[in-house]
Amino acid sequence: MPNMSSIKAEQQSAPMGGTGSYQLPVNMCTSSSNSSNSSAMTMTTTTGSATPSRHNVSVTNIKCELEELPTPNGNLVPVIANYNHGSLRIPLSGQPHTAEEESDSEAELTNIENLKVRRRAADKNGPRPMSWEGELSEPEENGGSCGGGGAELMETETVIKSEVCSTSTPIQAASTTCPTMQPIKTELENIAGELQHHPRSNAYPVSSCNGPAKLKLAPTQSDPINLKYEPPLGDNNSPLLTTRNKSNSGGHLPLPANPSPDSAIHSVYTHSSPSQSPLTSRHAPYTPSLSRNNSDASHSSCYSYSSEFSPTHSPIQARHAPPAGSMYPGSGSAAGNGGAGSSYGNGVHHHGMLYRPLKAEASSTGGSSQESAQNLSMDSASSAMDPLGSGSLPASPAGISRQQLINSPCPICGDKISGFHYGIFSCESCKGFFKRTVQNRKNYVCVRGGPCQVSISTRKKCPACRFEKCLQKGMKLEAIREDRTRGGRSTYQCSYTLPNSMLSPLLSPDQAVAAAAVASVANHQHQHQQHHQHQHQQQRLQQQMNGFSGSTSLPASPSLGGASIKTEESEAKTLRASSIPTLLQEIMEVEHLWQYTDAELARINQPLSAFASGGSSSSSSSSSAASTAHQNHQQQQQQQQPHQHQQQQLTNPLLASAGLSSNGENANPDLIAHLCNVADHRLYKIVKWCKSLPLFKNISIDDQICLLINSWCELLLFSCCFRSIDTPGEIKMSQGRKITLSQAKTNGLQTCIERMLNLTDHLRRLRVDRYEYVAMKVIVLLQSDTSELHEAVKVRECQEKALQGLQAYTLAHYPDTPSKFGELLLRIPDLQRTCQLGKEMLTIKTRDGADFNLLMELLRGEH
DNA sequence: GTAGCCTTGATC
DNA sequence: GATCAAGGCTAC
Repeated sequence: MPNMSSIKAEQQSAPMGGTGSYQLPVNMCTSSSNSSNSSAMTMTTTTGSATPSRHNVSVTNIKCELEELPTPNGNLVPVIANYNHGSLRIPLSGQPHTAEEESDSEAELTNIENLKVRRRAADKNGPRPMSWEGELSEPEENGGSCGGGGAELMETETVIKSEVCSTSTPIQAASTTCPTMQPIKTELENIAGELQHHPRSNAYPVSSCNGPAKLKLAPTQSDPINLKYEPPLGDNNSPLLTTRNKSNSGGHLPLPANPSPDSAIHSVYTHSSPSQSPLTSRHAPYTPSLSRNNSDASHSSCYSYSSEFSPTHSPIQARHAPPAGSMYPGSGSAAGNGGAGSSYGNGVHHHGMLYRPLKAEASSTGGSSQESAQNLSMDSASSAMDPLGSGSLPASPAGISRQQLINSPCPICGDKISGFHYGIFSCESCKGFFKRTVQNRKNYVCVRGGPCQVSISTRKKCPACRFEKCLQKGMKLEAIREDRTRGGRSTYQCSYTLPNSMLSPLLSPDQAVAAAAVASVANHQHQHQQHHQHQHQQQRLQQQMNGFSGSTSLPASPSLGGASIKTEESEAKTLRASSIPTLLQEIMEVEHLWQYTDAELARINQPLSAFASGGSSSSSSSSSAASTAHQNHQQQQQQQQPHQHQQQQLTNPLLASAGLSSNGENANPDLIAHLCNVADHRLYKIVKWCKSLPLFKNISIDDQICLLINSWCELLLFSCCFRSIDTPGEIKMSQGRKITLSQAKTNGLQTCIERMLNLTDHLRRLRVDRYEYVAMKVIVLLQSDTSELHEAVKVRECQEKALQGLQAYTLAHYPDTPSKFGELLLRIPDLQRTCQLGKEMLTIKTRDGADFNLLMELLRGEH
């Protein structure tokens, strides 16, 4: 590694954390020298708890000055009057940062780098929609034509790291100069790139073969994702598996088609396929490499600049994606999410449902008022091409002809519509504006800080608000072509919303109102139907994979199913008009991204079923030799591993908190790796969730990374605790599995489970509802030691908004418990302490078999 | 930077 | 060949 020495030197000279500050790079450096070096890991873990001063974790960046304000019912309510200039810091158990630990960092880095390189080399033919560096275009991956290959990958990584280090701010430098920080840093840059909805995966033109040059043009923070990559079909294409197989098991985990572990983002988009989330699927059922930024909102509120840290986060469309169905046989139906999500490639549903003319809808519903459908989905390539026009699409929504639509004003500026551009009918100028903004990575900021009027006469005045409106009205970032290919029909999966501003002039007020309702009902029904279809498909698939029938049906998890997601979405919309702060509504609307859909659960848990059912049933859908070898390896390892160790792993609260766990009796050691992988997926889900958060999107990429690293565990555990509110004395995992305190005692997890139960008790006592829950998650996410942040003020402001939103909500909805807001905040320190325990436990328990994945990196980074 | 017009090319 | 939604060009 050419830059290793310099990195090391920088690391040694970098600030080392200071007191009481969670210093990411330092933490990373404290990790053990080698993933297989259990003693080192133990040491760091043990020492970690020895000196609490080291790991003071910022509970909140804000200073909460309480004042009393009158509530509507006359009560005086303590409220946070001032969030600024203070930091409530709760000392947590931490560990010292010793020189000995640092001495191992280079070795660990080398190990990690080797792992990464091996993984990439192994993944050359695997799915890499997004790489760690995210810079590799398809030609680069192909290697042959562009002279790529492992060496180039390594070189690429080096270049990127070099840039990262050289461009870091002092604070950032601390995080980038630590060698062991690099992998996670790089990954998280990708994550953050995802978070930023970066519009481009490659420096364009991607079709060229100037790999290295392009890589240099596209730093890690800008182009983390390779959108053009289209993974091969059907194979076990998980680089992680590849790595694990090589380094650990020597066989294949019976995981489903798996995302690249060196691509958190990929995981997000495969296991959390857009098709499986209402909002995302709104745009794309599943189009590999296209739908990264489908739910993006603008970062246009950022300062205006042409940035590699694109605010637009255009997924710059990679064209000609293969049918999703071929990728994930079961993913296409996307149970009940967003309508457009399913069946891409299998034609299960189409316009007839989501895109039907309102007259048809009316006839089906029998209500004349229900003659419109606001949400128009185009979920096939052809349909995306032909909105409202002749051909495959329905003639029109609500019986509105294409000509009518074109004659209506542009929903963005009111100018004359020239056609269907980037997902909506818009004028030529807005089309061009959107294209320029995305392609040129403009990052506009509204000087007024608010939504400016966008009209023909004013549209030039505030590009930030204009762009925001473009997105708001439904323009799709993914419609911007990554490779700038001209001509042809677009293949991005477009499901767009016909704005009210367009519907209204064309429909009577009643119709316009009914349109939304009908669309909602139609979507709901449709998604419900899809949900069942998908469940059936998944069940069948799982039976096939497991080689037996029965008892493989998916868990009826109301909190995880697609139908419930839709319900949640509808619920959020219904409540929008109520007193729920807008911010909370927006947060709630992306909450579904946090949750697993049935499809995701089926994919992720399928290996669990396989594990639990023993080697004979652990084969994947294919009866390949690899699977057989893997089974043998499983059985072999089963005999080698202590049962107790397995049990402890299986019930690890951190894994449990990921909402995914297993307490199967026949688990084998590979299950641990699988669970870690599963936890990875959960982390990827968090990334997906984060990126759609209204507040988080406006934070710089480095700060996003920092915040994520700082809060991932808290988010997981908090989610788990909230999930367990209705089961006193038990911590609820996925699929209805639970851990009681007594069970935890047998596993040595008593302390952590006890704390979780305690926290859950508080949540129950406080009757924390879902809005409070999601708000608290955001608050937890947005808290970090200010010294780590580049734009601490901005982060603090974002947190303030979340706090204010939560406060306003609790005041409005629970006026009789005015202290609720404060009490909710007081749970955060508990949460953080619990997390510290969970991390330590997981680190200890996985040190022997710890494989290289995001979870392990995160853990290493903190221990 | 904007926006109108042109070219391109996949799809029907 | 028609359509049309992409990107490109260029005058402003």
